[in-house]
Amino acid sequence: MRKLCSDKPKKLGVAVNKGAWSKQEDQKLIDYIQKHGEGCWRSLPHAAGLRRCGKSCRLRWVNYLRPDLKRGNFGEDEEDLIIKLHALLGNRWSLIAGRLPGRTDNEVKNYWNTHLRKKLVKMGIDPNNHRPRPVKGFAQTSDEDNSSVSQLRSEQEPRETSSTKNTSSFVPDLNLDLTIGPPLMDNR
DNA sequence: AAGGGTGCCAACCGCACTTCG
DNA sequence: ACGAAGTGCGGTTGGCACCCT
Repeated sequence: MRKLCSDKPKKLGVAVNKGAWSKQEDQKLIDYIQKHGEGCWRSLPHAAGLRRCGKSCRLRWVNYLRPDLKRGNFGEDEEDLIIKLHALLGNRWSLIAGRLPGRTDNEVKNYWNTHLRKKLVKMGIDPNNHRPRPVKGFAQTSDEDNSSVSQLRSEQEPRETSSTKNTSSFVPDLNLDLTIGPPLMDNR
């Protein structure tokens, strides 16, 4: 298996910070990327003088520091779009986020898990397959559906395009043109 | 006022995919 | 063609803030 981010310290003899980022760390990262652009994440921390692994830097930049991020509450139109996209794409958060300018996959994922999922449940819709829930409990819910979906997915080639076709097969009547084109540009 | 419960979100982990030598 | 290294993605977790009793 691949070396994990957290394995680095032993190898390099340098302690790697974990957990919340400090303002100084943020600033270092911003400064570095503004000067050199997003490049090799692996070497970035060392070059930028950060005691973080590249992965952590990338995540911090993509999810929090990027200047084009919107942040703040999701609008109703965004909620709608997320729900529709999720019905079509499943948990392809990066694809969904690609359709929402200024939003990140992590943000969309969190918002889905904390707000939209519950919202759908309240409306009597199964958030996993976007079908009306059976009145009597959860007879056929997430597990079965998810497994079939992941099975379908695993049969597809690249992640990006995969579930696009398959999950859409059981999406009800969504009046939305979602031809998958190139992402909105910025994207990572 | 304090303690427990719950929700939210940033960050981490590990797998899958891609690229490169 | 193959293996190692780098990157991206989705799932999960940790910890803080807020609410309720």
